[in-house]
Amino acid sequence: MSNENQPPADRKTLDQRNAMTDLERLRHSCAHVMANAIVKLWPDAQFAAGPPVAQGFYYDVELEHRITPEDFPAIEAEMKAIIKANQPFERMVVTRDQALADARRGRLAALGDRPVASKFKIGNLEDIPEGEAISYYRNGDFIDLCAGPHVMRTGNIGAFKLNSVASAYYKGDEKNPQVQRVYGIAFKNKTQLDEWLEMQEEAKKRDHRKIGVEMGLFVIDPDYTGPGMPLWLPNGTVLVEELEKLAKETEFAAGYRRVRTPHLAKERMYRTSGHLPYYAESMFPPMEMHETAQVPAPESKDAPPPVDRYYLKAMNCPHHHRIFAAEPRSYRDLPLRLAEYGCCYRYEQSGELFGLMRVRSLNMNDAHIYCTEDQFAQEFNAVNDMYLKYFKIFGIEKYVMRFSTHGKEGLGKKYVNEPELWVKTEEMVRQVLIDSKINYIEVPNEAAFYGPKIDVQVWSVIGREFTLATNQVDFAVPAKFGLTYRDRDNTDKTPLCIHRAPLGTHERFIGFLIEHYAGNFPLWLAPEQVRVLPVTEAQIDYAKGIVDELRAQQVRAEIEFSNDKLMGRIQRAEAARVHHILVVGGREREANAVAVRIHGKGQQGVRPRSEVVAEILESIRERRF
RNA sequence: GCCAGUUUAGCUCAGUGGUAGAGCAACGGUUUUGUAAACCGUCGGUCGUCGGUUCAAAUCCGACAACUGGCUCCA
Repeated sequence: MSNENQPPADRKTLDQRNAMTDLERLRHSCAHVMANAIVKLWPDAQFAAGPPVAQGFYYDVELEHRITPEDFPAIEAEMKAIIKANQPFERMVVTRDQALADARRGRLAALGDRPVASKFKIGNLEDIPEGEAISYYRNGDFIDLCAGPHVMRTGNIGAFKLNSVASAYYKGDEKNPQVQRVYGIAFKNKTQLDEWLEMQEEAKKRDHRKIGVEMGLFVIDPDYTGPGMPLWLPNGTVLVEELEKLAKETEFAAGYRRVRTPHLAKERMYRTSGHLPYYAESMFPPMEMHETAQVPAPESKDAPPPVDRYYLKAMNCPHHHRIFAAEPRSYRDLPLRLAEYGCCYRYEQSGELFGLMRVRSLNMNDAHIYCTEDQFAQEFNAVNDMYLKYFKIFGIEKYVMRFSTHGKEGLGKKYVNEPELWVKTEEMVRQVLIDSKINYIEVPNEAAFYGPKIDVQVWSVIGREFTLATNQVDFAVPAKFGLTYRDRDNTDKTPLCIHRAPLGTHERFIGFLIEHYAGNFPLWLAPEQVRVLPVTEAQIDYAKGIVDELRAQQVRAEIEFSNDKLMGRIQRAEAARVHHILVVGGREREANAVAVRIHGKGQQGVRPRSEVVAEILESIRERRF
């Protein structure tokens, strides 16, 4: 989820605040106006934090009354009155003691003194470091603890709209009380607001869940298959298989070997890897096999019966480690690159599930590269190049590589206790990122437990941020599995392991691609690449000939001749997002030609059949955008 | 998992206590079609599930489930 949507757990510095854009100031001011309106309607409202965010602003409020969208018109009416009054935003610097006294009188984020203290504001005050100025902002009778900055007057807020209400934890901590988070959007003028609303409507049309239904890509069948476990329909399976084909070709060229591993493994696997018991709650509960269990010497009559526990795999790495361990390895074997489109199962919390983007069964574009320290930089670099190659193919321009490093305080708890290895591998990764001039940000204390990682963040059209792919260094788990190779000096050494999944999972990647392309896939990905429409019955044979020719070259081509008029069939083909629509009537048949229409681009004119076929094949082969 | 909202035909949706509706899709027929929807007809629903209130429940109440918006989490 977007960092910008997080409550300010890490307080913004004053410098960061001063760097707020004009629009952020306006939205922050609008949040004050909204709080002002809410407290006017419900005087017992307690406010927590009200920052601007990427998609507007929010204010967290604790209130007996449950705010619903039905309340929005009343709140908006109050807000409009405040904006119309054009009150100045007045900054006042106060001492900590005075601020505390005012908060205890319920005066903060309020219109006057109240019988109950402004409790969240007392909490916020505690977060302000000694020596930093404490300021209020006042408009009319409304005074709020706030570092600002704001617009000059409430009248500067040109146009706004409340969008939704959700719940959130105070300061984002699950242990804190829940508050109601009221979201709104604001702009300088109504035109911009209208444009934004229109864009939201556009974004809704691109939603992968909607397009998934329209195009027959996948279904989720909670009652039979289970929530979060998509069934890929034939059209969606085309996408899956085209991606796998791309991955297999790319990985073959990069020297990977393919492996296949079962979906289940014994408990011992995940005890050894360290995933159990730490990640047990993210895994499906185990299957217990009594029949196969080895019978230990009975300690007592009451001893529980022996049992083998099998888990559905939540990750492929331990399996690949066992493949590494299956044969003695020499330094000459390294780097060893094992790749698999592995199917994993994770028991995500029910509230986390989201279309294809967050699921419980997932197919990962996984691979593990076992290498020496000397080989690391080159291997890591090659992986990054692979990412960039893919982004180019898919036209992914907006992305950020999130480089997560360890935090010292987590050593031995959240992270394996290898302080020197952490520093060393992090430096290696950092150097690769700098050398390859990749757009990256460094985030401390977010690493995996076994090493630093890079997550590729992308944004869906609706503005949601997703981790699309991941690339991790692992200097811990190979040792847990006792993986070694025989080095030049005839000693056994533990390899480093790079986990990488440039295409992420099919589920999330395809979910993303659907929204990225709005369902209008490039020819090589399109579930139906060509549809041939004979104008009358007299051209059916000619049309069939074209379809046969294309299908012989693995092109997904269909013929359609039904009772519908040509207009109707074109409409249907366009609605189905068929990439090439070839209309063939008497004239085309006569000239051995086709009338080309490309989805979304309209008519392309009548062209020789052989030319069009050659062009189609070339576009597919080159995976043109 | 938490807070809130939603759930009516395959899809999109109407239906505020009194006999379940429309468009599209599907199916049958008529039409032989020239670049984003020809015409007629037919089929299709235990109104998410279970329970309650009522003479009577899609409609009111409760529980559960799923989905959605957020939060928390995300190897």
